[in-house]
Amino acid sequence: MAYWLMKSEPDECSIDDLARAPSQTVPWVGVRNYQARNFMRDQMQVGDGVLFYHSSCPEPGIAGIAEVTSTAYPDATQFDSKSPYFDAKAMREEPRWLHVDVKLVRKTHLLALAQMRETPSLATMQVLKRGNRLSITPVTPPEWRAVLQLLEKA
DNA sequence: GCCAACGTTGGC
DNA sequence: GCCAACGTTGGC
Repeated sequence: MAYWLMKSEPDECSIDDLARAPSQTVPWVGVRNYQARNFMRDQMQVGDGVLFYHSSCPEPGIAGIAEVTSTAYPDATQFDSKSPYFDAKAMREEPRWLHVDVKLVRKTHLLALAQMRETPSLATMQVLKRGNRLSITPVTPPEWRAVLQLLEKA
């Protein structure tokens, strides 16, 4: 069982959008970065824990807990010329982009990025590293426990 | 809107 | 295979 932090822009899909989705599950489409794709393809397992993070918004931070509910499968948006995620170079016989499904476990209060930065037990988190732009990053068990503890506290 | 950081592209 | 140019991310 592994843990991940996954960024989503609330304008695209917020924690509330996830809560309203059928089965409170969304296909995590649109990842167009090889490192992030490889995490989904090579490492993610059903049942893995997910910190659902709001990015590119007024209040960035962790907005809820989710879980992985599928292994990786081809991202249909890469073949859809009308989609913003369309990739002209993607081949049907050999899909370039994959994704997993993610299901809400529970919405939490927002653990703000600013607060995360002030918390020593979270200092090792990749998402806090300078210059980090990866939309999916691994979370260690101690980091996961520290985040859950913070979420319970407030 | 700015800009630092970093990934990708493409010429050579 | 190098590396400059360019595009994107994402916090501020």
